[in-house]
Amino acid sequence: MENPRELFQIMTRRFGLLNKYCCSVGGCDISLAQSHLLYEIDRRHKPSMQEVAEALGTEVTTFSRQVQSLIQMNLVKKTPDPNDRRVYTLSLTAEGKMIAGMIDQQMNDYLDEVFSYMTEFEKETVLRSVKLFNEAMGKSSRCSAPVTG
Amino acid sequence: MENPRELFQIMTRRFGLLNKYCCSVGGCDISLAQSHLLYEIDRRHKPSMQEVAEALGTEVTTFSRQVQSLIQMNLVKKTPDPNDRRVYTLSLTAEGKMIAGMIDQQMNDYLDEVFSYMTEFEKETVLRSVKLFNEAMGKSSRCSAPVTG
DNA sequence: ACATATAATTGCAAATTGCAAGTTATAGTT
DNA sequence: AACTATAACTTGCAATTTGCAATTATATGT
Repeated sequence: MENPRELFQIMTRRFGLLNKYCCSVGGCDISLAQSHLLYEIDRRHKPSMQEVAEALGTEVTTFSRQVQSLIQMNLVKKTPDPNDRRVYTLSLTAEGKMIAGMIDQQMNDYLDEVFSYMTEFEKETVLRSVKLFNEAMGKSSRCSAPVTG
Repeated sequence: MENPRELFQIMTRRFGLLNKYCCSVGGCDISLAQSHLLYEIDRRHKPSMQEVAEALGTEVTTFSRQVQSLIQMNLVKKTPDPNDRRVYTLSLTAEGKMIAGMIDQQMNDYLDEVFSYMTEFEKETVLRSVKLFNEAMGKSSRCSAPVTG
């Protein structure tokens, strides 16, 4: 377990499984992809379709259909952009916000439990580390997909 | 960006995109799922199908077919377990090992680049943090899928 | 006005998945 | 030894998801 990639790979997978698990929370059952979609729309301000698709690393064409199904489920709203009518901006409905909030809550509850196995100092160190790492990734040239954060 | 989940979510997504990107490395083109499969078989000792499927959070039935295609590509080998003939143990072929190795190399190269934006001390802190976090996740009851590490 | 570029959608074929049922092998019971 | 239950893995089939090429509608530049 000296290999840096190994460390991140394991963490990432576990976290991914948790995300999957949190999809069936509070009576609602959505797919992992849908959960990511809700998350990403939630944290941006009226993003365009392309913006979100790119952030998620999804083909726009696939994304378009994913959005359609979330609209049908009444979790997402699509509004034509008055400045450029080719563009649609996305936002969550009240119900969508609720679901996204519940998932977020559940995830943080889980993280809290994980942190309970550490000292407060360790927890702070871990959080600062992740933040630092995210910033460094942002500076790197290789990772083309623009994940703002 | 105070939200712990947010920090991990962003990191995880970026890392996931990188993984995806590293699939088309060295002339070989495999899917993300296949890459995960190679990775997981590589780091275990002659695992059974179930063991790997479970670690990856994939249905065995889906997994079975994924393995089949990797066998066809001559990257994976499936051997009947002499002790229990219901079981098949998985391993990588020479070619599979090579591909897995190249992906791993590429990932670590990328991580090196990311770490180049930090001091040596910060890098060590980050790596220790991830390790610590993985251990804590391992202790936690909630994450049912057994990702050994 | 015209050509070009951009944001999003659609059609269609191919790949991926999930469930139920099937196969083969082990384990436990009488 | 015959009988039942369970476990590991596979297969059939229907449904969902995807990727590519083509299409629509709007915007921009000359």
